Amino acid sequence: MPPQSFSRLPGFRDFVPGELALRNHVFETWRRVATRYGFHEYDGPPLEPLGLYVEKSGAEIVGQLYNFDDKGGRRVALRPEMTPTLARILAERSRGMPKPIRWFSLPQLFRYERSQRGRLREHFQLNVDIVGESGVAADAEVLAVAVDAVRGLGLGEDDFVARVNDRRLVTRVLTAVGVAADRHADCLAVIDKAGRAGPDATGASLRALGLDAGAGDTLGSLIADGTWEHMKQRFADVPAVLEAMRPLAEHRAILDAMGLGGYVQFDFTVVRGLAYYTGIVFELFDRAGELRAICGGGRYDRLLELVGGEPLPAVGFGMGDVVLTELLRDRALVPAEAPACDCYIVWVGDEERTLGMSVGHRLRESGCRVMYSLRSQGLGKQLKAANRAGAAYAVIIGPDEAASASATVRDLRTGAQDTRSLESLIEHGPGGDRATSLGSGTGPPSRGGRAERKAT
RNA sequence: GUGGGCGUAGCUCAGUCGGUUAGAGCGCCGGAUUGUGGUUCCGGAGGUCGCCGGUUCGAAUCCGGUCGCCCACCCCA
Repeated sequence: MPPQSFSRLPGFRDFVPGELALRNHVFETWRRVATRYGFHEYDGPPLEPLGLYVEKSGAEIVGQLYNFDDKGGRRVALRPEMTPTLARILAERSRGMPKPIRWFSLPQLFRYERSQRGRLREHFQLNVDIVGESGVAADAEVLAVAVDAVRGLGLGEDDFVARVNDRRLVTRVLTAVGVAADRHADCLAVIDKAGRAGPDATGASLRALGLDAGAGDTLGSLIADGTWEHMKQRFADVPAVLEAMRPLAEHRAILDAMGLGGYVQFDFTVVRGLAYYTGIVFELFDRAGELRAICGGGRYDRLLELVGGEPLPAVGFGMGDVVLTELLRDRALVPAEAPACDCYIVWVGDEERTLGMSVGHRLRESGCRVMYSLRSQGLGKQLKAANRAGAAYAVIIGPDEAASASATVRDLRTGAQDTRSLESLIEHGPGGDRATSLGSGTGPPSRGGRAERKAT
């Protein structure tokens, strides 16, 4: 039998060091931002009882579940989203917790769907939720985290926007234009896909729902021009609608005060697909409109109760790594890979090898990242390897140095070199200041920092 | 799940009215260079042309199937 070859499962990713570095960069930014807002990180199992999703999530999610029966006959599924896990955890333990609960997580999620750009069968998400606070300040706070999580990666107002709406407002508008309550869900679906379907198809869909011409025209014009001002004018004499606009006005005022108003835009067509949202909803998109949603979220005040917990209002979002990473690549915001080595030990002949490894190890014990050649090589080869490893210094040990318990330290950037005692080298580090091993490259990424990676 | 496009070296791709040893650039390895790197020059390795089958004297090239990737629908991170 010839050896069998195994390829990666479709929709799954390998993270070789360069790609893992980018993933870690995103994760670190997410954690830094969420922590800055006072959120605590949690996690749960990647495998959950199938019922947790079947009962609560819609048929959409259930059709995409990775599920199977385990050896104990339990029906289980890989988690397709984090919110049910959060709800399950809190249903059990929220009663004793001070409210509001501010939690975030970076779960890997799984959905069996056909993969395409921005959509895989596995992805990581930043999930941020505030549970136990119904005020609109919590909605604004959560959206601010989402915006800052993206801003922290170097993207700005020109790159992305949060489109915001309120489920309650849409309901009031539908009622105001005369749509029967039992038609609301269908209407939401039409509004949701209006941007993709275009005005003609949308008009046809609305007529197919049996809306009269007046209602259809009003909705059509709101979809075509769903600005805040337009809404105010159109419903100036409908108190029910004006009242329903108040939470969003306050929401916007808070974000303006935070200096994030430029990232927020009212959009009547953002209603979001699934059922559990009850109030303000939002999605983050790239401004160019080339990619799928970066992030989606909103208020879900009923969910915890539905899962058997105490009735607690909640608001949160999920932000996926796949689309966001594509956007970073497009905008050249992927930071150059940091070198893994501070100091490369070079020995002239095999006789100096044990001394070199001894010095190298003592430098490592003081925190310096040290590499050296694992086989016999000429000096030129070793320096070449040092250069490629990104080392700032080469420590050269030959017969002369060995005889005098010293080493030649070469600054690989400037080419300057001097000879000093091994004792001094180990005590002060190759840079002479003991600082070479710490604090390198933690600044924010700069544009154009990607392609130049192989400047060597 | 439905429809369309595309699969040639590690990467980006060229090569098809069917023709004998399948190419380039980059990357990788080695040498020039046995006490001094980045440049340059020279050399080398690496391919069952996604896979299976069919047509043919002959298939990377044509046909069928299959798998994978991409795009659209659907929906969403």
